[in-house]
Amino acid sequence: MSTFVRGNKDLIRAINRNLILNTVRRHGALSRTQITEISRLSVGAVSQITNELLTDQWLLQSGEGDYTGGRRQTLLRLNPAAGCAVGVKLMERRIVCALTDLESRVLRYFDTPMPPEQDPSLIAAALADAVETTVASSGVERGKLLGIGIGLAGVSSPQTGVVHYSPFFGWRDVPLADLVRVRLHLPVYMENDVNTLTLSEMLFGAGRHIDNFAVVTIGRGIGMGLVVNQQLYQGATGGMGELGHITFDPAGPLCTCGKRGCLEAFAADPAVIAYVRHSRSALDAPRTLDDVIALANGGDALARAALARSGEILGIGLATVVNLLCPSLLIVSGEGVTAGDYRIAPMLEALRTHTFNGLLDDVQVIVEPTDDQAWARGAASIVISKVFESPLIEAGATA
Amino acid sequence: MSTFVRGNKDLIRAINRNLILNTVRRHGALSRTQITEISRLSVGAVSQITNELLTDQWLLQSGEGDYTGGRRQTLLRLNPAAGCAVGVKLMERRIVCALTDLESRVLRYFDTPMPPEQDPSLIAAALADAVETTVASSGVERGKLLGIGIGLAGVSSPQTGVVHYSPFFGWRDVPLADLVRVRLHLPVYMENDVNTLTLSEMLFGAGRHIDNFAVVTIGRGIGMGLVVNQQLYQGATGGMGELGHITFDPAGPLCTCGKRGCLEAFAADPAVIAYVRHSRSALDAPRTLDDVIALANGGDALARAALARSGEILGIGLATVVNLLCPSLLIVSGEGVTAGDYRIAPMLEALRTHTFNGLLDDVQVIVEPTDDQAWARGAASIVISKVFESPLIEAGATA
DNA sequence: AACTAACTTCTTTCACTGAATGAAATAAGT
DNA sequence: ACTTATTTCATTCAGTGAAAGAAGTTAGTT
Repeated sequence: MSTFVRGNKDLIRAINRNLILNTVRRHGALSRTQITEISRLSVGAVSQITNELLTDQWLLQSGEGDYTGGRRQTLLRLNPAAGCAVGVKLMERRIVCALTDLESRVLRYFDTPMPPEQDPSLIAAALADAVETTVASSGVERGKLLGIGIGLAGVSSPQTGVVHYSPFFGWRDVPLADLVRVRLHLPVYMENDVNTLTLSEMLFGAGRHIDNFAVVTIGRGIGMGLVVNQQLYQGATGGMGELGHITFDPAGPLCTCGKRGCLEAFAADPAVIAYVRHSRSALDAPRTLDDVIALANGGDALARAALARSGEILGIGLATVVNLLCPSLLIVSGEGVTAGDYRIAPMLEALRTHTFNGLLDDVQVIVEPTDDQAWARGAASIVISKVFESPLIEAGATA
Repeated sequence: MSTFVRGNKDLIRAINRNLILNTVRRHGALSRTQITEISRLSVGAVSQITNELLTDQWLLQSGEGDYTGGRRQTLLRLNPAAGCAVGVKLMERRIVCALTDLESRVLRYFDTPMPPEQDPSLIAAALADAVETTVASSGVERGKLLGIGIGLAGVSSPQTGVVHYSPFFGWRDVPLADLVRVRLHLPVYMENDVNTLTLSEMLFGAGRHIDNFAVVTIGRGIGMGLVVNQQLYQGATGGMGELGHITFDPAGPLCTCGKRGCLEAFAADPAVIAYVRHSRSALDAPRTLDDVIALANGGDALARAALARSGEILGIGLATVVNLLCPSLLIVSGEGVTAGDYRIAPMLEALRTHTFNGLLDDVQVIVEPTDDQAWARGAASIVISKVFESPLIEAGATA
């Protein structure tokens, strides 16, 4: 139930401050005159607000413009150091933190193991410690920290900050955001891990300035993130994007989730590895996807077939996404896309074959691998995105 | 590329006018004091704006409130006759028009056949004529007409008003909205037909006040409409919701779209009918879905099996929607849901079976049939929704 | 029964605030 | 002298909230 916004002077100011901030963020260094033209605000308003933003250190002077016949323009740009955020990727046995500035540049990266622990408050404490260590060792003022973003696998609600289900820790309805917040006294945002990556693409990656796009991750599982009207789609309760668990064949093998014939059970990395292992002696059986790729590169027909079949089925899954949602951009990412042409070429081929009637013509497809740092950076960008979010959108933080 | 909004006094006024209008629309008859409480606006602002809306005839006085110890409240309510809209469902051989008031009540319904014509400008002319006839015969002032909404099958772009592909007329990139607009001199909005129904559900049906939901229509084809954050999702180019053309079995039969194994080729009404016809003499072979249902009711095992199989596959399609998008509500509609328990029960069963891990717990499922009037009413509600839309959202009309 | 005073609540009025606006003034260069 | 960038400033107007005004009921009095 979205609440309506009430209009008053404060709102106007907030809108225009935000407008100028975003204008500068988008276009880089701009003069006040250029801001006036782009934002369509009056010169007076731009003058007053930019000077306010300069005193608040949100903007910086950055040299002068070219000579165009009169007084030179004073160029203004965003101060990336005006604030920072820590993004956390929480995994089964590791906590990965990334401290970024406003432009999402990683200033400090911190990767620490975690004891095999399941108790929510102990994990929250470990997480808060990792964040404090990251900040302390970075040299950045603690006061500049705008908030924390946490990304973790499973189903969680960003609105309430509750983890409804975590496959790693076996949690049910754990208020993780609250547990961390009371330790750090900062706004804490939480997201599905795929969504953090999606946000990162939306803000700083290929999805910049694109209204509607989808991110599909391939690895141990298959996930999906969705951007709709420049906003991250979060489903009703945060549970969404279970692309890996759509039914591919109702008569197929049992999946880890208990259902039969999930896409994941056919086409995710473990399925590919298992497929090759079955017909091999225990000695030279592949243990990781990289092993399979090595075999395929070495000419192994079975490994090539396994990768090709996985690719084809993934392509059908991607086609389902395109048919249902028709995004302008489809980003395929995750550890699994390193598998090279043996997997990716059949995937793109199947995507084309199974997409409805010319729908793909307007869809750009990008394949790119990721690493842990990208995920953590994405988690940090949740916080950054809130900072630049229009005041018209209700803030959904646990602040 | 969404443009940012600039804040000024006009915007404030527009926001608050809209806020009050929507407050009254939601809550029914309200006094100024009550509006003040709900909208959190100051008494002064409410007084001024409501009086402005009264002079503009957008609001009406509607009696007095109960005695609460002092002066009685003057109740205000929305004037449903402040404006009206015509919704058009454009079909292969018929034009169906519905003239509705602001509360989406149908004031006039007009159904007229169309010659087997394909030329865009002739069809646009016929459409404009049908609209004029509808308005003239309704007795409503022409000046009250706020706009036209057109719903038609195929792929069209609401932003530009261009029909990219129409299965009925074989069109490619026809600027239908423009063709109609120059004849009527009114804003013309266009949508996929399923989206018009979705909008109708969002504004006046089961989807009222629900942020995220999906509408799936079953009939000759299988379509889907999506509401995200209280907004209709329109994909990148308007082409979306092709649930009927996701691949169910890559080795399946050829679909009308040219692909193999589409959901539609397995589970839409024509597939059910064909399935039963094959094993019957030409004489008592069913020609419509109703024939099949009659056979099933009469005890025919084959008809029952055909319906059950169709239902099961539909259920898998619905599960795909839930797995990917996790809406709070799923509305199943269209002519095909009249098929009763032989089809619907297996469908719901399959939906449950193929949905990921408790994701369905929070999803409400509603099955309800529709008729042509509902579609046309939905098309009209596009216009109505624009009228009440927040001024913060860029209007995407061909106005 | 008629009238009045007291009281309560709803609605309007009005002085005030502050943000955008745009013209004019000022600054800063060639 | 000229051009362009930026600031200043009087003006406008929407929201704010206190106070005034309007409109009703109740209780007490005549």
